[in-house]
Amino acid sequence: MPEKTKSRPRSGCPVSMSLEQFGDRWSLLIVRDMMVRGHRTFKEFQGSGEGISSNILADRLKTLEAAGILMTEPDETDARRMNYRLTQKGIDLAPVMLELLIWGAKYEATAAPCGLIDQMEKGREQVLAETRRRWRERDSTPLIPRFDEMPQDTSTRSNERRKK
Amino acid sequence: MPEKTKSRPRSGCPVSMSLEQFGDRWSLLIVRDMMVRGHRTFKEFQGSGEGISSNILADRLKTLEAAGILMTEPDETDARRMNYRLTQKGIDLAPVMLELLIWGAKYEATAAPCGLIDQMEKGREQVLAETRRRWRERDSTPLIPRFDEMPQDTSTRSNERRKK
DNA sequence: AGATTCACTTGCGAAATACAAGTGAATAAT
DNA sequence: ATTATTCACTTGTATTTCGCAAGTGAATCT
Repeated sequence: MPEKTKSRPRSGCPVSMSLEQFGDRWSLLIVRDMMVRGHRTFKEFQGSGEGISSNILADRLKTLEAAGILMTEPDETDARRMNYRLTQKGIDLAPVMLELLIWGAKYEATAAPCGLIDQMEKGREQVLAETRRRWRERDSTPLIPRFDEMPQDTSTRSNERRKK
Repeated sequence: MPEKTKSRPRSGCPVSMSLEQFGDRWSLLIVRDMMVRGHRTFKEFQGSGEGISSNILADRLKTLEAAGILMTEPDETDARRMNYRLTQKGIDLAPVMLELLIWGAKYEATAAPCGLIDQMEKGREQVLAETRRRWRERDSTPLIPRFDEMPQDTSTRSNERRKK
C-alpha cells in the first residue's frame, strides 16, 4: 500500500503529497474504473482486466476511503454487496486521469482508438464536464469502454493484439 | 521498481500503460525535479528533500532512461558528472505534473503558497508554455522553488481550504 | 436445504524497498 | 605530488510489500 501510518516526512511539495496518496500501480486504476467505467463493486474492480489480487484491492479501497477519495455505502437491494463511490475529492482527479490517458495514448502502444483520443485532447473541458455530470447524476454507464473488448472498426486505427 | 522485464499483461488502457511506466512513489518526483527545478545531476536529485535512497534513485534513472523519458549526457566540464535531461516524451508529462500539483495543493496540506497555485490553475496553458520554453532553451533556473525552503510571507500563506 | 455469490481474509514465498556502507574514478586542496 | 573530497553509483542486508492460492462467513439463489 502507498502508506498509512508510517509515511516518512516528505517535502511540502503538492506533487509529492499527491503521489503519497496514490503513487502506486493500482490506486488510480480503481479510480479510473469508478470514473469512466461506472464500476461500483468489489467484483467489478476484480474483473476490470488488469488482474489485481483481492487482498491488494481490499487494501487499496481501504486506503482510498481513508484518504477521502472514495466512500462506501451498502447496497439497498443486496445486503452482501458494498457500493463504492467517488467523493468530490475523488472526482477532482478527473483532470489528472485525462492527462494520464492522453500521454499514455500518445506514447505507449495501446488499444485505444486514435479518433477517440484526438477528440478528448481537443475537447478536454467537454470530457471533464461530462465526467462530472455523470458523477453528479450517478450515471454509471461507461464513458469510455474497455479497450480490450472493443469492436475494431476501420475508422479507429489501433495497435491491436487483444485476446479474450 | 515499476517493472522492467517482468511486466505482466495489462489491459490496453492508456492510463494503465502510463502507470506501468511511472506508477510508483519516485519516478514522477525525479521528472518534477528536472522539469520545474532544473535538476540535472544525481547529487541534485538526492538532495531534493524527499529522501530517496541512492540505489532506488539509480534504478529509477535507468528505468526512466530505458522508457525514453530522459536521456544522459556526460558533463563537459567535469568528467565524473553525468547530466540527465528530459526527452520530448518526458517534457510531455508536463500536463500530468501540473494537474497533480493542482490537485495536491487543493486537497493536501502543502507548503505551496495559494497565490502561486491559483495563478497556475487559471493560467494552465501559460505555465505549460513556459515549462516547454525552459526545456527547449535548456534554461535550468527553477520555475517553482522548493517549498520547504520558502520564506513564509503573510500574503501567500497556504493550508487553508480554498475553493471558489 | 444446498449451492452459489459476494466481499473480503489468511498464509506464504517472491520481489521491491529502505538504510548503511563501500567502490572507484575525477577533481580540489595542501 | 600527495592527500582529501566529490561524484555517481554498488553491494549487502533487514524490512516491507506484493502476488497468488485458498479459505471464511454472511446473504441470496435454486
